[in-house]
Amino acid sequence: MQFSELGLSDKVLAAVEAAGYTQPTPIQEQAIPHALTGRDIIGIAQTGTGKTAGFVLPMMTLLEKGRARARMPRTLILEPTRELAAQVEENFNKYGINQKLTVALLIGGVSFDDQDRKLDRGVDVLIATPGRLLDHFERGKLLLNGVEILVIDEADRMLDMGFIPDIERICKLITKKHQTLFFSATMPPEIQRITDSFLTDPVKIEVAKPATTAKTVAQRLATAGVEAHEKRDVLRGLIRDAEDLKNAIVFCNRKRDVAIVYRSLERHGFNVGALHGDMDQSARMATLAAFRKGTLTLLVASDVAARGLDIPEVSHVFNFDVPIHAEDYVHRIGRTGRAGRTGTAITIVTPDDGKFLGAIEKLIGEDLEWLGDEVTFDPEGARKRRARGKTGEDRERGGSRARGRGESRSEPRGEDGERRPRRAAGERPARSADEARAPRGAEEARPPRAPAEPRAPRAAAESRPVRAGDDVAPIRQEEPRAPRRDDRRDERGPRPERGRHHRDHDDGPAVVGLGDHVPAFLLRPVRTVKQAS
DNA sequence: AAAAAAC
Repeated sequence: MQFSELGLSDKVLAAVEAAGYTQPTPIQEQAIPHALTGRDIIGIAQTGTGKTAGFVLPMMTLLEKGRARARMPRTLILEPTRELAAQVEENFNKYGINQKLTVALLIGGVSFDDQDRKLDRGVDVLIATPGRLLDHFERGKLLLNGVEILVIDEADRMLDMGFIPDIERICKLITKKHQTLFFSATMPPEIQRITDSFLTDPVKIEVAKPATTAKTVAQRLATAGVEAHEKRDVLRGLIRDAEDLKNAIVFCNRKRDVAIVYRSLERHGFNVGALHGDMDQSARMATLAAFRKGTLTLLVASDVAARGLDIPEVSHVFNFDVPIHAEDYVHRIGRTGRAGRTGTAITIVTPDDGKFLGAIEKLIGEDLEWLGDEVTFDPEGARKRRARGKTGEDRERGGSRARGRGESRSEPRGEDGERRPRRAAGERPARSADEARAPRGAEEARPPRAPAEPRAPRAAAESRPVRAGDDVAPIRQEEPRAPRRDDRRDERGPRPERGRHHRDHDDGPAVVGLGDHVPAFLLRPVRTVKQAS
């Protein structure tokens, strides 16, 4: 089967050819003809199956007829994360070279102005994360009743992230008869319910998982002690010893550990960036762009980067932590070994991780091979450490506080700093002592940093100064902000329907009586009888 | 044992 047989327009076909593709993937082959006839589609497909082009290409063909009106987007694509939304936008740029479609990206963490301006001019394609989309809607900047095609991508992930009420609300806002293209890797009952109520006579398309990871990714386990510094030590060894390391993603379970591991690698002279959801959006984008481009060799990331991100040619994945949910393991190692290339995934395992490793091996249906000695699992010790609520990192920090500077004292100039490690792929020569002492002008010019995690202030917020030739924004946490009502959402259960009666935005006359000061007790969540008992 | 997403 060739792309030319699917019914795409000449302009779209030319762009596909220019991008170097001739053969559609199975999901593209099945979805595109149905999408072009205007039918609703349920696509059951993982990322990495070519799903994005499966909806982007027919949408572009269909959009050739007609024109966008101000504030009334013609199509809407919903994505669970900002990075995925940006990635879809790139697809429209790549395949839209022969068209003049207007595309707008509505995601959080960036200014409203540009987004507002684009909406006012009229957009053919709106790509959004649910929160920012609804925000624009509530501010009256956006009308959804002109939407001709709605795409809901990664629906099961949206479910995991608690977006389903938002999705339902958005679906209800689109009053005009429209086509819906719905994608999900799995179909749990909650997702089935959505498709039952919002799709009309859908075609169901299911494609096999992309080639089993075992075929293209060599998976190994490495032993480490429970203490965080031991794990960092093992990680450095793995990176140095890695064969053919072009670039690598290092996954951590927690954002604070992303920051800590990033700093540790940075101090040891590696060319490294970090990515997690508490970083400001420009840093997230710049880091990802640099990693894609190859300017950054190592990327330390939370699971924000585990699913869906298309970064070709990642040669290695290191799991600094064993993922708590076995499916996340599959997503993480799926970042390497893509497009028929080979990859290596190495997971650092401590005596505490027996349960989680067992779940992973059960899920993938094989026992993973150890590099060197197997770890001796210690379920009892793991239970105790958990009960005490202390991780290795906490204890280490408690002890090092006397030294004043956390890990900075022990790591680069400790015993292992004396024997300068040989350089490996992804490693830069360490800065000279003079450089290290040099005044950090660029850093001082930055606004004060606010750590997201109060117990790890240095590790979360610090970064190296920006140097000439850098095109990576420094890692910086978002500015502190006053607590919002929605921050307590999890304690209260589902958030209330956002309607005109909620004064989320100051768009009416000010309330007279309380003045500016709202007493703290009014902001506390309402305690119901059930919660109190 | 987590992460993600709106000012």
